Amino acid sequence: MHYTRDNMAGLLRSHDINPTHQRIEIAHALFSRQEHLSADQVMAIVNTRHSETSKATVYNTLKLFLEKGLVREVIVDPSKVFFDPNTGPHHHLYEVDTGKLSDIDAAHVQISGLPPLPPGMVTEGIDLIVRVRRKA
Amino acid sequence: MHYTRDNMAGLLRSHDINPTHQRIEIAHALFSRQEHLSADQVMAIVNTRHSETSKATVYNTLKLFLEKGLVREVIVDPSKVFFDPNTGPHHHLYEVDTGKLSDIDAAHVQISGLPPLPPGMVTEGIDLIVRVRRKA
DNA sequence: CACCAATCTGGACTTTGTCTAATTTCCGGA
DNA sequence: TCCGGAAATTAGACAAAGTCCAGATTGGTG
Ligand SMILES: [Mn+2]
Ligand SMILES: [Mn+2]
Ligand SMILES: [Zn+2]
Ligand SMILES: [Zn+2]
Repeated sequence: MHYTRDNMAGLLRSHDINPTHQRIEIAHALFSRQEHLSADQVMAIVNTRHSETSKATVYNTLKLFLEKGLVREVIVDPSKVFFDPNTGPHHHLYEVDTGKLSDIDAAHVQISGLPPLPPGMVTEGIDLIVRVRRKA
Repeated sequence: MHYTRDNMAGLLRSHDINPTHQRIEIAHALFSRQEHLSADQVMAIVNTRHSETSKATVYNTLKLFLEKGLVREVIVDPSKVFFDPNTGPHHHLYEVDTGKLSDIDAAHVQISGLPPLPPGMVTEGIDLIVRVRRKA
């Protein structure tokens, strides 16, 4: 699957998001790379050629994408949030030295024996993060 | 098990940490409560009666405790790190609305089917976070 | 007491993220 | 085409978490 700028408009519309120029650029940054990006990285990518998207818009847009379920948030690094264009069920492998973050398909992973939830609560998600480090 | 200030000195020594007044207070804040505390919360607790520990010392000390394996870091909230006096194997339940964080004993939880690690890497830890929300 | 190393401190600084009031863009109706 | 208003974008001020550093304090040893 190729993610072109032209595709983006449809993708945004299908998630009930009005496709503006900035939103298309931000979606394109995420989906064409299929990588985990921080707001800062999105900002840098979108403004490489010439500055055209403000910091406020980058943050607003990423939050909008999140609310609309177009992207997912990954919290592994205490200093910044990563945004993940992959919303399918998957887990993460985090290389603590380098900060590199990669996906682990949830299909083959099984988690069992979790205690029952407190009453009146529903699971919003289960995050599994494997933290790895280069062998000493 | 009761965690008194007097106990703390021994606990610190057993982790190769020179027990100073500030370090004892900070350890006591964490261990007497057995709760997940942010740096800010530790700061507030330690300085309730009268200000006696600086922000720099709180951060330095928590980092030292972390390095020495006396506490563990829990990253669930993008805005702040929590410090966990429980270093035994366990997972976390996070109530996203309230920010309440509680432990899930790892004894009965089983995680299987994880892919092999990239060569030359070792697992530093596996964090499992169950994010829950009050039912709509 | 004098010395030295370890520790602690205030406060400046950085980074990530939020907020707001003003401007720009977009679109539908006259 | 022109107009009015809603939606979106913007610059920049602001806030909060965390880092850093140079100087002061502490506590033990000779
Ligand atoms: Mn462009
Ligand atoms: Mn005290
Ligand atoms: Zn991912
Ligand atoms: Zn815990």
